[in-house]
Amino acid sequence: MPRIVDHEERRWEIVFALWLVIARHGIEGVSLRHVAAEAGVSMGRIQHYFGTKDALVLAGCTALVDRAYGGYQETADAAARDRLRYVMNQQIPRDDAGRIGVTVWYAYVAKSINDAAVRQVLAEARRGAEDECARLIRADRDTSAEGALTQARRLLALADGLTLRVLVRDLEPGEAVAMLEAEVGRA
Amino acid sequence: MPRIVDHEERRWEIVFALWLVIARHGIEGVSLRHVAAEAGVSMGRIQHYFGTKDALVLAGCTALVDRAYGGYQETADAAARDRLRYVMNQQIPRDDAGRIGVTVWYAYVAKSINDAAVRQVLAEARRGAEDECARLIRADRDTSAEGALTQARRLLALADGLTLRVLVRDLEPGEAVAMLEAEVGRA
DNA sequence: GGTTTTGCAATGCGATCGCATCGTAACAGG
DNA sequence: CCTGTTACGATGCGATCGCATTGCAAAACC
Repeated sequence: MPRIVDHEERRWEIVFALWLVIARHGIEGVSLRHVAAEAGVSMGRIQHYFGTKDALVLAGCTALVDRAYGGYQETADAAARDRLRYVMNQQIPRDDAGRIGVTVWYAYVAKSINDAAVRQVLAEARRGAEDECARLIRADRDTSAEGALTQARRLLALADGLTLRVLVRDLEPGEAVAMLEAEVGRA
Repeated sequence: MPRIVDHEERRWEIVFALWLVIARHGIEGVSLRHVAAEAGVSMGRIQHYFGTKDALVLAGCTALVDRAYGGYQETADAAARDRLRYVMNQQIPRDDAGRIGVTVWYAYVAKSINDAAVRQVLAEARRGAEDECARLIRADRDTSAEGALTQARRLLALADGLTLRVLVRDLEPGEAVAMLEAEVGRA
């Protein structure tokens, strides 16, 4: 068998280029040619690793979710309250890298409304986040299970809304973080 | 001068068809031919009234904002607290019509990240909503000006996040409304 | 050192796109 | 009736799209 290459590395290069294209031109601006040009590879390579455009876009979505989950897992040895703060603040864009990431994330959120596959990936991630946040809340303070879940949902929904406002520069990152800190601190 | 037609009516028919296409296929699914087919008119007519595709899509955005503002104005003679509740709950999709409207709205929100013209329209609308809500809060209870604005921002951001969750069916409309009512009632 | 299998680059095709252009049917004003 | 203007339907063009196909270079295995 011939030519051993690092498949994961190749796939990652292409997915990263996909994210850049989405961040700059939105999901409507994604074409195999644009992504190939951004990654500095040929269209054929993308076809080889992902098959169709839809499969590529979906892979970009799952990669985004996986990266976020990986970042959260690195906080495993922190206190529950701090982990909760991390989840809330992590998506507020502070620098250009964070802005790119959350821009792509929002693009997928919008796509999920009309795309069943993307919707399923995001729905699973969201339910996971809600359950984990509810767990953190119960670890931090005494609450009923359903009360904690409602709290988690409220905090995450608020974080989403504030993230959007920072994204379109209607709100400063500092203000968003301050509001989230205040809400997390509340009972 | 020839053939007097109701320009506003013609434009409205086309914009409504545009909304249906956006709701069903997302903004990426919008093409002049699709919109023309949905409206039951020719492509030439759309070109005649809107010129380019970008102008059409932007007109759909301003029409959406105008419609929302018109709906709010109809509550002019209600109490401040009730008007505040209206603003918060109005966007939560309860029936199919509401779902279409908010689906289109979210599509524009996502587009605003990469489209300066759409961003400006939505930013203006959002600032107007924030100021108006802050005004309603001060009319309802005793608060400082900046405190009311922060409250308004928090409530609207939460409403956005909850709306999204209802839209992707992660949350029941009733739960979203209940959470918003609770927050509006809070100091 | 052939053989075979993998990893891709290149190319071609049919569909679809936005938009410019052209032609004309309808109708108000003279 | 005639003329001029408006409102549009029809058509065509060049660009771009996703994807299938083809061909070949590189390298593990005999």
